[in-house]
Amino acid sequence: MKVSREQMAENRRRILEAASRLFKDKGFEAVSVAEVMKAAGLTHGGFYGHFESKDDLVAQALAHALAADSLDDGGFNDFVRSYLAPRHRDNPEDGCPTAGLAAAIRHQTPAAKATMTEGLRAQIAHIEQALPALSAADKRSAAIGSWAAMVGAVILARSVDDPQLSDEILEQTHAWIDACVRQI
Amino acid sequence: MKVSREQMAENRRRILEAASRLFKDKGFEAVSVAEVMKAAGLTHGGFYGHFESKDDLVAQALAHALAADSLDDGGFNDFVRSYLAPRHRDNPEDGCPTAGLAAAIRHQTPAAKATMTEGLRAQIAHIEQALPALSAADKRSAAIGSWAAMVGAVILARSVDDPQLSDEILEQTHAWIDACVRQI
DNA sequence: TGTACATCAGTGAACGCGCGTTCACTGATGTAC
DNA sequence: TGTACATCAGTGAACGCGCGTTCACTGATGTAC
Repeated sequence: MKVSREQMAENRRRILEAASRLFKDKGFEAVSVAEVMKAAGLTHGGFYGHFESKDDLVAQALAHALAADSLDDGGFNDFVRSYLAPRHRDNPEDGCPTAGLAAAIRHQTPAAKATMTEGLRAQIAHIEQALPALSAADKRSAAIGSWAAMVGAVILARSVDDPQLSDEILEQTHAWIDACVRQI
Repeated sequence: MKVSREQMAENRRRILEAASRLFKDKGFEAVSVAEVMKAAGLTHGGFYGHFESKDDLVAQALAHALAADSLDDGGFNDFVRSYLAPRHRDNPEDGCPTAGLAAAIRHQTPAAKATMTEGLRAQIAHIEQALPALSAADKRSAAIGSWAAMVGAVILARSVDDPQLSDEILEQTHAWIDACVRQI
């Protein structure tokens, strides 16, 4: 049953959105094409009318997730606080695609790697601009260093089964970034 | 063909060693039981004489990797330098299991999560002790914050397809950690 | 504007493949005498 | 110490399953007149 052009575009958006959330939550390999299509309200057979392959979906869903990633325009301190919040750690499907998927990119196609690279470049530039006034060289270093710490902390906090240690990783990383940025 | 008890123990060690290297390089799901056994010089059928399941191998190989992870006893500065070196980034199979596998632990069994948790605790304690003299609270914060930054930086550097950006992530994170630890 | 028909997005059964796992078998080990 | 035999680590064919992917079909869309 053919659908209208608008409906088809909407279906494509729903597939990308569902894939993006599922991938962030469960990883690329643990999510099947059929699961994505079901979450988008469709059947699996129609998938190849929208995408060339699962690898193609992976690359496009990653681009979708990175583009949708808010990086909202509050100051640096608010950004760090919300990034290192338990709420973010506990909801990967709503969270940062870099924290959820960066480690898995190494095993993906060149297209996915290129998408991740551009997304990461944009994230670093965004943090540079949000940072308090520093010399250009210090700003770059602080942006990259604090971003590595934030992404690393969320990954580590999610990998641990002791809630107390997990909370501590988030809190201490937050304290450390605060201290560093204030004192440089 | 039965083998001696010593040979069987040696075979088991070889399986764990091969699994540890392959998992760090390619991820848990991309490595098959048959691939691990072949790398250990055996056939796949014998696997279940050593392990209950692939999940059991994952947990035990992770423990093996974390135990073997040197964390050698140089000072903090040498540790950061070698951790954030291109050599480490480019050879995950020889490298830190936390950088290679922490992000994938979220999708593994409770046994694997518990193993990762204890490994992470030991790593943090090791860094605390290697850090220059600071107050206890600052030491804990600096250990966790710098460890998150190191792990995050290696993960990000490995996820990027531009060698220049990848190098910059390692170098700037190194510079940032140096500046932070020196100034707190 | 209304009608006839070509198009094509979506459906669901079916495919081939690789995976984790099982099992009957083999033959070296190591113990009982 | 030497022999006979029970044990059992390792082998490789086979299993069932879920996956990515294909395809004949359906029926709503949207265009040509």
